[in-house]
Amino acid sequence: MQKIIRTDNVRVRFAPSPTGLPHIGNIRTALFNWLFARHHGGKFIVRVEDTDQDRLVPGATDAVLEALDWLDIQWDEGPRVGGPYGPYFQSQRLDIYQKLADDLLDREWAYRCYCSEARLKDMREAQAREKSQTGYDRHCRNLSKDERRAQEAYGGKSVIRFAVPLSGATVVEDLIRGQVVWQNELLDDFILIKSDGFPTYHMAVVTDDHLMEISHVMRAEEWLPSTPRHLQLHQALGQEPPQFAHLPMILGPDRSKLSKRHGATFVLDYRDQGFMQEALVNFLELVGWSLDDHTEIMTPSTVIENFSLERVNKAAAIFDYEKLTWMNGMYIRQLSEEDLADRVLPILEKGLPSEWLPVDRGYLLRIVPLIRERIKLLTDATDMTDFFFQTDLDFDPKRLIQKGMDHQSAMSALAACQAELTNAEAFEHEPLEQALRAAATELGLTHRQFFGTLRVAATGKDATPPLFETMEVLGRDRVLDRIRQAIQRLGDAETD
RNA sequence: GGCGCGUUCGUCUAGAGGCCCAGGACACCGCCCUCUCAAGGCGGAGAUCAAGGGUUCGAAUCCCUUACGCGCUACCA
Repeated sequence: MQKIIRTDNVRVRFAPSPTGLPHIGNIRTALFNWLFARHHGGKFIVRVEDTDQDRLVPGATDAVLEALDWLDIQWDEGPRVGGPYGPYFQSQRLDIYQKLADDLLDREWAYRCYCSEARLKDMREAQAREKSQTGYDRHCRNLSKDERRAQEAYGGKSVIRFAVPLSGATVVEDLIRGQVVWQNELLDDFILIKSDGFPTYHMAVVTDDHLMEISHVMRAEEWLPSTPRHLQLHQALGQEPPQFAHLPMILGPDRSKLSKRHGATFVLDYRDQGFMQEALVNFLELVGWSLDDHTEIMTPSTVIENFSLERVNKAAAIFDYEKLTWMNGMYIRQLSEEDLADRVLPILEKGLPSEWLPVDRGYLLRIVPLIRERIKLLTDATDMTDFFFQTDLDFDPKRLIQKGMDHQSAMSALAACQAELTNAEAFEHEPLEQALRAAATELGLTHRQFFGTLRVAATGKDATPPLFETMEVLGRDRVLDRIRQAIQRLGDAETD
């Protein structure tokens, strides 16, 4: 029987743990939760799961929020914005977990465990050696009253473990995967409260999902195996569990879980690399979900309107950097000149040598249409436009001599250009092109050769935006100056 | 080892019994356009739908088995 998806009072959450920088997988999970909330007119909540004091990374929470900000994924409750279900940092809710755990202790749904780490380690090694079932052996679950008293009197460290039912089965109706069943005898007595007084993920997540009235838990598939624990805990606490949906994982090119070792995995790195926020979001929406059989470029509102868990895939997906790059190019081409200029300006200011700065926005505005369909990453703009800002070109004069030409013909070509450009009435690309085409024919050079020489002289490069538009933007003085210098250098090269 | 999930072109995917000897996109190749580089247009190659058994008049779609991949198996999340 297919479970009906709740659509009223939708409250979903993104629950990052600040133990590292936010990566692609985390953010895709956040995105899907956000889309689901927006589609159903519900709330999207951010809750920081900072229960692991040893692995806390300073600044990680800020990085997560910054990534969400960058991608324009707004949260309705959580850090910075607050909300009626706070606090939204689990480290500030310790008393809540402790109280619930004590309650479980009283009702014998939980027990104190005094096992040392050494004992647990030995136990695990023995289990591995004997290839028997892994998991806690319930040593402390079976302690007598006296033994327990003795342990308490001794005053050593202890943890609180959940007493999992020894028989029966736990069933989840996953909204994406369907029914999944686990035999309870295979679950072990997991820890609720660690010896430092902090809850484990399981304790905290179950408590807060209930207290914050989370309606759907949407998380990566790696959490599926811990779902029966959560269901059991909800039941022990007398709570109605939320609905679950386990999202397919995002894998690296080697098909293993995406991680640092796959290189660019941190979301903010993509911003630095020149990806547009809109493109990354669009791309991520398409890993694990599709609108139909052909639509790929979609506005956020289109996706929100059409998002549904029924169209979420079950199979894990490999992160395709090439396709993301293509999509980024598509987005760049859709940008207005103003918008592109605004996005490229800070990149140039950062990437160009300081002596060529500052970049004049008006000048940039004239350059931008020439590069718009030639860059895939915003950062490509630096290499593509540097000659517009460069004060002195630097190139091997031999490159002025195009294929099939010799020193003399290159010299004549440059002289002809010099004459034409000096005499041109309007320094605009159309008349320039006409005049120069004629000049090429007169010299008996192909356009490829003639314009090739001029291109190197005017830009120092072999591949540039269209030559005539480029020269128009550079302006007569600068182009003539560069040609003069090219002639000079070509002459010097001969005498060498 | 145990448990769980998954399996359609290299990659992202469409497909919910006949519309599919499988459609779209990225990447790749060719042609066109062309002053270079792109963009764009057109075309091509690329999947015996993991394999094998069923069910059915008919299966990528339903069932079973196997294989492979991945995840979990911490006082990490």
